[in-house]
Amino acid sequence: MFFVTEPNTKPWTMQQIADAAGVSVTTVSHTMSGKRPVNPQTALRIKRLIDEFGYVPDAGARRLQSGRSRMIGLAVPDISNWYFGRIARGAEEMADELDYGLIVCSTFNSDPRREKRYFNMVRTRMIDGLVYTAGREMNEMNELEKVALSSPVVLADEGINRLSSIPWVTSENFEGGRLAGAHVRELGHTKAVIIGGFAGLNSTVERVAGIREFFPNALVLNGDFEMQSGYDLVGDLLANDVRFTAVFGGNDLMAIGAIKRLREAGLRVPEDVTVVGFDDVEIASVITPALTTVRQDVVSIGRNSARLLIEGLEAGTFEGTSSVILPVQLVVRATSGPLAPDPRR
Amino acid sequence: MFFVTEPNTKPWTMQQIADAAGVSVTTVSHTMSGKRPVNPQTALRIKRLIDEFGYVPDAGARRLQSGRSRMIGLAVPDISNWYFGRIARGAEEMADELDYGLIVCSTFNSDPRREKRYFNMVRTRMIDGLVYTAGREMNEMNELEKVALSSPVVLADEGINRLSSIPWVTSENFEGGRLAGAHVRELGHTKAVIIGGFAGLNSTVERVAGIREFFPNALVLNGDFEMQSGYDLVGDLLANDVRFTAVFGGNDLMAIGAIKRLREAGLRVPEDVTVVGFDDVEIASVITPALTTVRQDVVSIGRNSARLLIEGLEAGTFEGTSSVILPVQLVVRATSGPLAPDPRR
DNA sequence: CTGAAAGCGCTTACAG
DNA sequence: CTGAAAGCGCTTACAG
Repeated sequence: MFFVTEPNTKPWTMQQIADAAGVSVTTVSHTMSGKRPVNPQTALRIKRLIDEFGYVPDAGARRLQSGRSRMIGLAVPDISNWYFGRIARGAEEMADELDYGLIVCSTFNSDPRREKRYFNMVRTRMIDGLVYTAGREMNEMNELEKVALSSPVVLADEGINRLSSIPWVTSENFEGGRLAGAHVRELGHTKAVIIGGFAGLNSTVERVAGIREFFPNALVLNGDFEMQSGYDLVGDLLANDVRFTAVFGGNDLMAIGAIKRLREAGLRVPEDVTVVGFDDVEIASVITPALTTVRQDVVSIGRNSARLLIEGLEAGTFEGTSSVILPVQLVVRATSGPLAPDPRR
Repeated sequence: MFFVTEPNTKPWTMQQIADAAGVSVTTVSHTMSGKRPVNPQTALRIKRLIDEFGYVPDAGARRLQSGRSRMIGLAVPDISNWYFGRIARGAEEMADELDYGLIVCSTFNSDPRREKRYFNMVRTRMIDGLVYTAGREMNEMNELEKVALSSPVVLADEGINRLSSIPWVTSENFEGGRLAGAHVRELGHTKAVIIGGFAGLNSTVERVAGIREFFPNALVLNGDFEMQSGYDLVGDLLANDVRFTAVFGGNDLMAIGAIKRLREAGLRVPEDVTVVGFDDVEIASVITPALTTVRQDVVSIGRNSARLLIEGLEAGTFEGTSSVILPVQLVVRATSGPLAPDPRR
């Protein structure tokens, strides 16, 4: 039987191991850490007992002494979201490689109560530092600033201008916008609309700016990165008789939602309307027609964020740590093309 | 400036608050916990200082005394996977509602080193209990059994027969298979193939058994729940001239991969081949044709797992805790239909 | 090569 | 209404 019948099994303590081995806790401690020579015979005996008992030192007590938990945190708006899942994956990989544990926490789109809880994990020294990923916007960051004063914090995905001394990791969003814009412009389009992500995010602002290098007057509507918002925003455009032959999605999901809505309106993609996404999610190459998009390496954002954080942690400072901007890549597939003649137009 | 310039800021201690307030730590402690009356004047003064200093009690020290961290863990094979992301989301919601913190950890498909790390988080009392989600199979579970002996563990998504005393939460997988099987059988199909998930998982076994109630001789191939494996397995079937008019996917992704491969072979869905998935992911209703599938409430699996765990934790035992089996639902869309006449057949 | 003891930052009987 | 002190389970100077 399991926990059912032995609910209050106390874990073994180092003292108990010491008693069983007939030595002091000092010697047990040093046997485990290897920080001081121990008689091989004694060491062997102790190790055997540790194995036999299944003894594991208490993490809290250990931390109380060393001041380090070798755990870092990752705060994301919603862990069930594909995008943040990829970031988490990358951060975990890197943390693992550097022998740190990673604790992932959802802020449920920046719910202040939740955020506070995670910030407190740093404050209470449960974790040594935090990778923070913004949800809707990066303005009301007073709490984060406070935490960053005394503890290492790295921003993943979104930089904050005001907090320029906090290292951050992001993709070349502006360049991504430019690539998409140039591509669509070359195809001969002149009337484009942008259905972007949250307006408060730097990434959104930058992507829009990049696109507008080629479509200076492009209408910008903001959604929430979900498929439904792409669908709805295109619906609004159509309902208002806005003329356009190209749509830039804030991400792939919004682009896919847009395609769905366009089709329902009897418009063909790409013959009548060109659609371009951002991210290059797995499904982008599977849908028909396959989605033209700007690929960013989201896992790498996670990896680099964790790396910067842990490096700063070990160095004791972010002095000399520089932020990371990751390259993006245009992936031309089938949702973009030159305008085809349409009898109805 | 931030962490850059003040790397070694020590956090405030309760003693410092006590000194500043001219009281003992005892009084500060009781002011915070409310476990003993404190002079209102004094209490106010202390609270002000706590606010002013931004004091937060050390989590490790606290735990050392109380024996409780009010943190639970969730071990999943891969957090970047949609499915486990949903489970994590649900578990986090519930933990939050019950005032617990949730720590999510990827085992990277049951990498023993990683698993050990997370099991140790329970052993070292960093977390009070663990929700465990299996990756490929549920057989080599010796480590998990050991942990479950002394600490509360709940299995999400997969039960283990041998470990029947560990509570688990899962969907009605057998019933889901039956629903899908009955539906396709009613459409008049007689030759079906099953491209299932990992063979070592109970969920896979049960779904297959359900389908086979209606297609007793259906061929079963096993994949890994990824789109590519659905694509590849259908490729194998076609290359071997296996005759079938219906495909059951181990999940939606495999079904979508299957559809892609069928199309490339010139087969129409559903006119030539009916395809049914499992899960009902968001994209299922967006692809063309929209996917017929069995919907399961994955977030609910996460919610219930966390609930069972925390209830057991507070009760000090799983005595009387019963496992949870969540209902599923057939969602008929456009990838399933009666066989259409085909000149080539 | 080894141990007694101080101390990390809290909580909580015990005493007043 | 309040405080001195023991103790949670470790690590690490200090002493031998």
